[in-house]
Amino acid sequence: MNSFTEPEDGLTEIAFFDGISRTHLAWLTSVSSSQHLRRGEILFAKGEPVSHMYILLTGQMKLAIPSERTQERVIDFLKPGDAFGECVLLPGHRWITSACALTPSRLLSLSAQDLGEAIDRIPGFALRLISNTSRRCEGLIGDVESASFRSAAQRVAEYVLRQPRTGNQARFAFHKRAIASKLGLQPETFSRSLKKLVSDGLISVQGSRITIHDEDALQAIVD
Amino acid sequence: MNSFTEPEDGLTEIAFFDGISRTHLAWLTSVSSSQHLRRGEILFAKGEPVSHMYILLTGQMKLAIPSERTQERVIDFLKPGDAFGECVLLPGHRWITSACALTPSRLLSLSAQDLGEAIDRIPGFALRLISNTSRRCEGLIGDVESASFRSAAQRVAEYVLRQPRTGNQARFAFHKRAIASKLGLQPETFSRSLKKLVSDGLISVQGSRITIHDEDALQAIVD
DNA sequence: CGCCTATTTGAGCGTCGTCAATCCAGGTGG
DNA sequence: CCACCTGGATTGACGACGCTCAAATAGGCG
Repeated sequence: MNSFTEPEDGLTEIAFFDGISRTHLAWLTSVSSSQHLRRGEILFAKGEPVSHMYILLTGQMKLAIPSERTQERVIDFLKPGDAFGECVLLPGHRWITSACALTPSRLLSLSAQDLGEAIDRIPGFALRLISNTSRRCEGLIGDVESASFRSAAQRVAEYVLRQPRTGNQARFAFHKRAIASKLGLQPETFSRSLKKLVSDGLISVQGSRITIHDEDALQAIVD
Repeated sequence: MNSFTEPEDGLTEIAFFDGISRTHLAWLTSVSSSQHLRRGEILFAKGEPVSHMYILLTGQMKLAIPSERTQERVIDFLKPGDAFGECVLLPGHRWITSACALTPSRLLSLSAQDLGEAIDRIPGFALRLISNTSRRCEGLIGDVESASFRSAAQRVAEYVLRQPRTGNQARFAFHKRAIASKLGLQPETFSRSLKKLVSDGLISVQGSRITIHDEDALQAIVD
């Protein structure tokens, strides 16, 4: 189900493929397949066997650990260029997270065998993949660090500071419930922490819009 | 400072190098360097520039995030065959953890350039490295999952169950303080949780020795 | 415009962290 | 080989931060 109209369709704009020749991209799209997900659609669920790895081309997704008893725990938000599922290399492995599209998404999927070939044939592919996975690892370590050393309000302040800004305006790109989960907080705690930052005059919030009034004080809170 | 007496000295016993030809191992040892660490010695500290990646050959090490205010947070214990520091590939990167030898240790170090060459020349090297990093990622996700969903006693029970056993005997391979930190607990909380498992008759503990009396009940506690 | 879900707000509680003192073990030296 | 000694482990008391449950409000999508 290779649905690309042109072999390297769209791939050149993705950071992950930057610097890889059109020839190699053409080969890659010829062996891999592309899939579309609707908003809310599940790509895989925790516990299922891992058959492919994926590279997100367009859209937003989340990796999360579901729970019957309580809220799911969001592990990461994915953006175009993010690769995930390298664990396809570990034989007989099963997913330890679920993956779900937050917006309509398009992604490229590679079987373990295709992945092996890609690593052999495409110069720089292995390097990019290792860099990608290394970065995810460091992100997780950062999450563990925050969870270990910072209070709820500190984590929220940290998150706000990390958001892309235009002037002193930023926004929450995801539901607050999901952001709270990523920060290891309950929605109520997230809401109250945000409120504290507002009442201290550091930011103001209207829906998903944030105005940052005192970046230095916000930074000072974090550490 | 290449201190190997034979080119591939000792490497063949390490899982990471299993299946890699002696020729390639010889090449690897010719470009890489080997270092020894004494017990307690620091390999690198958080914040320092990353110049090499490492593969632990013998000994035990820990990766941890230090903190002035409170106890350090142990991120992972390392055993022979574990590779770490792939982030050497990310330009201008600095360590986000510290690395410290828990026992006398020997390790192999590779510069970013050597790493790139190793990936190009040695079939399977990239695959092993990706697998290694992927596994570390999954371990971190497991830690986040435990921290999110399980109580202190559940985390301790889970840890006990994971330890290698001979009969119904297991042991703590590290200081309880360090294990507590890995589980995201204070030493006091770890001690009290352990005590609860003992007083419930599931295990008994003498120093670092554990006797498991009821594995099923222990497993039932975890989830 | 109306329903359905997300978010906010409130009240109360429990788990775990903090501080401090005591206990114990393992390593060291006499 | 034994006693000392130092750092790790345990125990106790207490408090706070964040979670849970419940209800009200706001917001977004059809």
